[in-house]
Amino acid sequence: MPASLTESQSTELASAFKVLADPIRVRLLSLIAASPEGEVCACDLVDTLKRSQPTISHHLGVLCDAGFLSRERQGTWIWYSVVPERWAQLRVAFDSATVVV
Amino acid sequence: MPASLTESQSTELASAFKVLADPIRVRLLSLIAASPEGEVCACDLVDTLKRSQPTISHHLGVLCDAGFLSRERQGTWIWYSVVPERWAQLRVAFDSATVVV
DNA sequence: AGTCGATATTGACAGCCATCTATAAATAAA
DNA sequence: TTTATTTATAGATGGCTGTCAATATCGACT
Repeated sequence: MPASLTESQSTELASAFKVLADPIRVRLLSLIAASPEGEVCACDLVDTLKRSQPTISHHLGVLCDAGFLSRERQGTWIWYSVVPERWAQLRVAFDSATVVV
Repeated sequence: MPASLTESQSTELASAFKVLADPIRVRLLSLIAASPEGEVCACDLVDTLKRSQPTISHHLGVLCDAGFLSRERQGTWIWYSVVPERWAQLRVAFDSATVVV
């Protein structure tokens, strides 16, 4: 029986969920996580997700700001990869909020 | 290395996150999950969360519609409790979307 | 410098949502 | 039936956000 979350803890957790509360962003994450090299070039994502380039760039920015993705520039291209530590952190928070014994 | 989510899978998962993307709803869930009896009367939640009664009722309705909570009427009062199966289901989807091996 | 391709930013707009007040519905008791 | 209490619904409003077109920025190459 865990203790209930405080107000600030709830706000923080809800903010993380907010980032994931968009189909495009979920798809972006799963595409990057499932890629063989573990990282994906932004240009490929635009074609796959059928959204304009600014929209994809916006969503990638949201995911980066929230710490779920990291970007690395290689010449003209930018490669995105997931940040496992961030996921582990969210998972812990997720469990502490919801697990019922 | 999991396969990437389909469009409909992403939409479904994002919808679940959307439900959890509000501080009040997260707090409601953790309060109910952390209660000794495993269920909580709606009237108590209004006082704790400092929102109007209709607002709390709205959030409880959203959580019930999404399958995260169930409600049981006992006379005048309504008791809410969490639905563990729904959490297990979300956890599986969560992992399949994000786990990086 | 000039050009080209990739990505980010800006500005605008439409739709969604959390919140409130006011009111209704449901239940119990007198 | 009337009254009181608990919960749900309706309607309105302000703020947030996903999306796009247009433009800017950045890096590579000639």
